[in-house]
Amino acid sequence: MSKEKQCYSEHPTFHVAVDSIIFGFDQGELKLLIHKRQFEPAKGEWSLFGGFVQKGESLDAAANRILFELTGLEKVYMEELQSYGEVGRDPAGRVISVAYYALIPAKEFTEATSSQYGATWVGLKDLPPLIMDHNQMVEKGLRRLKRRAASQPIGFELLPGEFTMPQLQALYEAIYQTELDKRNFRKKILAMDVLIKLDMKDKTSSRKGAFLYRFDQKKYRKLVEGGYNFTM
Amino acid sequence: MSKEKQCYSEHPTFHVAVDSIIFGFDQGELKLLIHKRQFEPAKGEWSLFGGFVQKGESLDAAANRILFELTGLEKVYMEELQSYGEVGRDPAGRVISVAYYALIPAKEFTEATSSQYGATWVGLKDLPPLIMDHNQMVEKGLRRLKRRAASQPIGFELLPGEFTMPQLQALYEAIYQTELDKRNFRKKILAMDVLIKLDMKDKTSSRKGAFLYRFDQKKYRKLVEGGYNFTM
DNA sequence: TTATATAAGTGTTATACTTACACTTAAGTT
DNA sequence: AACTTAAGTGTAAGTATAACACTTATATAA
Repeated sequence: MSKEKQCYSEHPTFHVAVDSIIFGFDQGELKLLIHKRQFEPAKGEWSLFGGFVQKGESLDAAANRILFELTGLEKVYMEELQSYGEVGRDPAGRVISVAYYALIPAKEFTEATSSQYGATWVGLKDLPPLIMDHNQMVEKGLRRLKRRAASQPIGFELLPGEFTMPQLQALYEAIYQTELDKRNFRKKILAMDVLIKLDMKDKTSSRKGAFLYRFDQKKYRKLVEGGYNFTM
Repeated sequence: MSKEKQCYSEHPTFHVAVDSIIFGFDQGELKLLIHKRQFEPAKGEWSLFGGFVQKGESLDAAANRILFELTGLEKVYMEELQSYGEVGRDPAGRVISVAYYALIPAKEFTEATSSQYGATWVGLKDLPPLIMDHNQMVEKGLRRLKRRAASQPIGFELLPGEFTMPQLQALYEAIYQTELDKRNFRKKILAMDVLIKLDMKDKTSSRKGAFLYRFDQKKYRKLVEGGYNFTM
């Protein structure tokens, strides 16, 4: 670090934090994972999962570490969303925060683990006021999710490995906040040719049962790379 | 700042910089504004325009200030692109950099001012190696530009206030790196209903001259807000 | 003044995609 | 055996996209 001093020491330094907007999908609803803040200021208020970047740790690494520490979740789909650098955004001092957004199948984070970690899934409609600019971050994350869903079959990240057509459709309906025609939906999804139909049925939501699908990792990857548009 | 100390002082702090990817469009080519770095390390090597965030200055403010100081440009279309936080990205010390991307009509930054500020426009094809991860940033900026151009009529930011159809088409061809059919292009652009046709011609590039257009700010804004898709 | 060269400007048709729409099927429950 | 519930299926009309070639205006050169 001696070089650093030599070259840049006349410039100020800042606390840098990461905050994660964690989306999940369960019971036909798009949800957000939040918790009650565990340190001052604003201890006990609703907050995204966040923490400070440490020495020798990249931003991505910090985001992953913090997610793991606070929720036990690993290998989650995560990407940077945007930085928040307004001077007065944290009343307790100057903190520059890098927001990440993450998608997980809600079932991976059950009631049990939730209570252990003091975290809760909240429906996006019932979102309470969050600390500082966190509501703003969620808005931005949601916009990104919508856009991503339109340009990649990203919704898959939010579902368990096996899912039914009605579930997938409900997910897209939750993301776009609109109703879709099931015939057209199936047609379009199947035309993408990234689904593998299994010969098992999920009977939890109907007597008839709905066929389960898995999705074809290879074809999915090709599709995404080849640039691709999925408007509903 | 006493509160800051009280609450967060156990956490490390970092130098935070901003770097701007400045796109311009001139002579039918998409260009990038770069300069030779004016401080150590890597002084004299090609670099994006960047600098350190100061105390009491937001990230956006820093990006604008630095752009102004280094180029004299103000009121430029600018938005955050992404943060770069790898530990070893700057050989001289830990610096977290927030990349911005900016669009300006290349003519606003003439040869004269260029030399004054030691800046040059470089065609994207002829981009030299830039310091650190700056080439990576440019790649990312270019991808964003392409995406933006598809979801907003963003190209206008890169043209002077008045422009011809052939110019506009050349811009889109440069962004997408493809050729477009001029009849279909006109049809689509005009169907957007955001252009005002002037009864003046630009004769710099043909004997016949091409009609100039301006674009209708109000209608443009509505279009963008209403969510919108412009694939070519 | 007439011919020539150059880029600007203009419409139509075929095809692909998108949207709208209603009945049948499977299987558990009464 | 009849009933209930959600899953599953196809077609036709409308809209958007893509392909394609000739005419027009005007400066310059003969």
